[in-house]
Amino acid sequence: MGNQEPDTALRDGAGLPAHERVYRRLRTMVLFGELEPGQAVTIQGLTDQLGVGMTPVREALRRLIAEGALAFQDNRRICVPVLDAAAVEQLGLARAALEPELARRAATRATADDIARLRATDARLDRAIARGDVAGYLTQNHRFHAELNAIAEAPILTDMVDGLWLRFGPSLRVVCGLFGTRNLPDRHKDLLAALDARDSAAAAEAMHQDVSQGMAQIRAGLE
Amino acid sequence: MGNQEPDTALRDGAGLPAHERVYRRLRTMVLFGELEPGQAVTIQGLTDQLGVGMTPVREALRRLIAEGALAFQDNRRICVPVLDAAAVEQLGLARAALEPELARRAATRATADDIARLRATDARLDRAIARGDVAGYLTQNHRFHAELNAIAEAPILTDMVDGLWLRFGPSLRVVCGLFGTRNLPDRHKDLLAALDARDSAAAAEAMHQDVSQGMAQIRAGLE
DNA sequence: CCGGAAATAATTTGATCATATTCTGTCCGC
DNA sequence: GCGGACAGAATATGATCAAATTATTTCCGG
Repeated sequence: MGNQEPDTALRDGAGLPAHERVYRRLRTMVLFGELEPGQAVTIQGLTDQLGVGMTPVREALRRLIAEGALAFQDNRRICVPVLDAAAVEQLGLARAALEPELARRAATRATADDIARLRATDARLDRAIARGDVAGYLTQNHRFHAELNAIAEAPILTDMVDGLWLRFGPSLRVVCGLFGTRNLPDRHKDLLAALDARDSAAAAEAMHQDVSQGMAQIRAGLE
Repeated sequence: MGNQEPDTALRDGAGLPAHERVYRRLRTMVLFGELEPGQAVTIQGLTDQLGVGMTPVREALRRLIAEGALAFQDNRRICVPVLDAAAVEQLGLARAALEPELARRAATRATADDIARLRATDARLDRAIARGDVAGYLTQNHRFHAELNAIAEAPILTDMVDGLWLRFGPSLRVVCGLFGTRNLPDRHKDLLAALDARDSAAAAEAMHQDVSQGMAQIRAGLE
């Protein structure tokens, strides 16, 4: 994550294969809800829009489908999945099972610099909420959790959690679009305090609360 | 799962897209350790071996890479991942977090027919162990867990667990190849008893034990 | 004259694209 | 309302280009 490549290389992915660029682009769009649930995604549309051939597009789509970020329609059309209550429940269970473990590990490994970085991200998050900036909230909230997970040094668990975030990203955006940034409680302050104290149990508990509240918000927003 | 298609359609996948057939074929090979950890997988080798073009092969590989069944080498080569101790630990944590929940759900939903089917699979599993049949052990053990997960009716959790099995499949095969089918304890009898009694807590506990023992076996086998 | 390291040539493999084929869903005519 | 033609979209192939690994050759030092 925190490597020294210039921003340009991170932003446009120069030098990376086309299928990787397409994948990252689409992944970001799904993660931050730039595609809404149920929206159709066509291969030819993407080839025209992104100016690449269909092979890289097909590969990126297969990858996103495998991660649950996109879904096959009954026919072979591809669309952004629409979550039902059962799906949200399972995503919440999985998050509640995995993310506290990552927080627990992060608490034993976090350096002072790590915690300072998290606190800075959390401050940006609070500002976005105060500003009513939905896109900023989604970005900074994700960044906070991603930075925390990176500290835990558990790449397999982190990948699994990333996949979960990808699944509820579009729905989270819809809910935030409905209700704005009001009523978006989080347990980041408890979590940061637990990291300061190197208290693994408290960190796990704070994360469990954060996940439960977040998923309850989504479930409530979908009626 | 238990649909009425003829066996031929299930076996050779007639009528399915080529990329789907390639995917299923490779997935089965990884799951049951027919490819060993570290083994290289080349696109052109598969096109020749399977008699299909490179586009379907590429898509199947992307999908398997996204699921963690295969991995990118530092260069753009593709190979079966080699697990280290940290990876096995994370896989064990994830399994211990998710599979007991599936067992819990299965206990509340299993019909008498479901339990009878599981018991039949477990009997085949025991016979394979007694016979020293490694391939049969791997097949029936996976079938037992897959049937149980299907009963739980939680497709998202089941998909996540399937991905985990895919990751340790090759290593499990290596361990079984070293030690044969001796010392392969499982908690399936406890689990079946819990299902008979509709005891969710006992089912979850039995599954937790089963997972812990299985992953300990793998970790021990990898020295 | 022999052995080994560096450089280069050849082969293998991956990435991309343009094109052809197949399938699905729709729309028009009967 | 039904059936066939049409349009759009996904699937699949082979050709082409680029990158990397391997094999070979060459050159220098001993």
